[in-house]
Amino acid sequence: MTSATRTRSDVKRDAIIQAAKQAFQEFGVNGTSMDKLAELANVSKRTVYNHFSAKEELVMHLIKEQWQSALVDIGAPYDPEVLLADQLTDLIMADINFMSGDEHLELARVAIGHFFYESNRLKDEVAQLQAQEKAMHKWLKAAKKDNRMAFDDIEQVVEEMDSLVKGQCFWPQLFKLEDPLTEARKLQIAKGVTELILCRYGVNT
Amino acid sequence: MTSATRTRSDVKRDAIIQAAKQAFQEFGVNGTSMDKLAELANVSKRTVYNHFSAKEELVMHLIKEQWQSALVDIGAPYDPEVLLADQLTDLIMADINFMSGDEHLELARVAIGHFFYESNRLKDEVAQLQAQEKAMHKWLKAAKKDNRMAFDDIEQVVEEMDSLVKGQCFWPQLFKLEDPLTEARKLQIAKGVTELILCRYGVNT
DNA sequence: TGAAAAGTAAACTGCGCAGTGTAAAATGAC
DNA sequence: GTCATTTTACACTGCGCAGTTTACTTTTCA
Repeated sequence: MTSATRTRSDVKRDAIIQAAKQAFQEFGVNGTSMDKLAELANVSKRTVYNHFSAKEELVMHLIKEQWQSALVDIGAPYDPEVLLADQLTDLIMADINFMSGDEHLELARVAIGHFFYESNRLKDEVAQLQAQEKAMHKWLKAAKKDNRMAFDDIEQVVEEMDSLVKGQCFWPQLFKLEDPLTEARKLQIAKGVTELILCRYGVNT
Repeated sequence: MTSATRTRSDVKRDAIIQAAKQAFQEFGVNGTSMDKLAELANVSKRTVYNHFSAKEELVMHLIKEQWQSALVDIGAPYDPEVLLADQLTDLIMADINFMSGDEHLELARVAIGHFFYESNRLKDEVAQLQAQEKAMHKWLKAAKKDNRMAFDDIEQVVEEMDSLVKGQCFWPQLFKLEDPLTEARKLQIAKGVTELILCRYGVNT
């Protein structure tokens, strides 16, 4: 029974949050009036304001809250015993799954849409979304130390991989320019990126 | 004297367009009221409406007009006599200069910001901005025919290059997350992409 | 069961903004 | 100089929306 939100207050609150998540990412914050939102949540407008004193507070709550659920532990650490290509493909797959996951896309849609013309605030939000790169960093360093990869500038390598993944899995999805990625397509992209990166920075054994 | 816009009407019209370009890309379409716009253009609001019957018409005019000036002829065709890497770097440099050019960035900022939550209309706009890929296509085909490159899926190669360039030169600029690119930085990126791509798809001579 | 807490409907305030109407003034062509 | 075109200032309409108020109902829980 832990999952049952007990009080009526909590039920209403969740309904508001759910409706806001859905509406903000579909119509944008500006495109969603508080009246419309209340109706979508099957809740009176006053109740919305009882839970969130202003629209902006609701927006910020959504963004902050979603980070908690969006952040995922990414892939295993470097393992000298396993084929380099397989490890890297796994890491990239984890990255792709995170980037193109519904949670992450919806959050990104709300945050980017809301802060589009406020680059300072956007910068902060984006910084958090890039926390995932840390895992890649660590793995690359370990692989280099193990003499299985060679590169001068680790930042460049990370940025190249990130560009490849985002360009094929994130931006087109963010703007709904392409259909959602199938698992097969994700794997295909992950393998493509792996080959590109290892071909350039991998050390022949 | 061909450059002098003669009639007063034309002068005013240009002032409106200039102000709109500037304001829309900085504050967004929604963030720019017609009163504010008129003031920025040093023109009465009524004059704005004499030239453009509605705000949306002004927006669309801006977007359409800017395409004319934004579209650039890209790089030279494939030349079997010239070092492959140099040719490719030149092509990519042209792409980078286009992508990160002020004209293109400002247009993209207006269009993407305006159509953020209307994926269908956004799709049309983006399609036009990708016309530049054609040159790359042609060049790759020619290089393959000349047996200096080898790949199965040309679309994949184009997409990978496009992702690499956009990820480092377009998206960070669009959102003003990074300082404008210096010429040296552009060249560095172009060389990085060239090496990555030729390492993977280039044929050893 | 009864009082406190939370929710509801609906009308209301105040503001910003898109777009209009109008009468007077500036401009330019002849 | 005169007449047509364009610009200007400014008041005004109408709408949508954020946020509030009020009078009333439902739920919770002690």
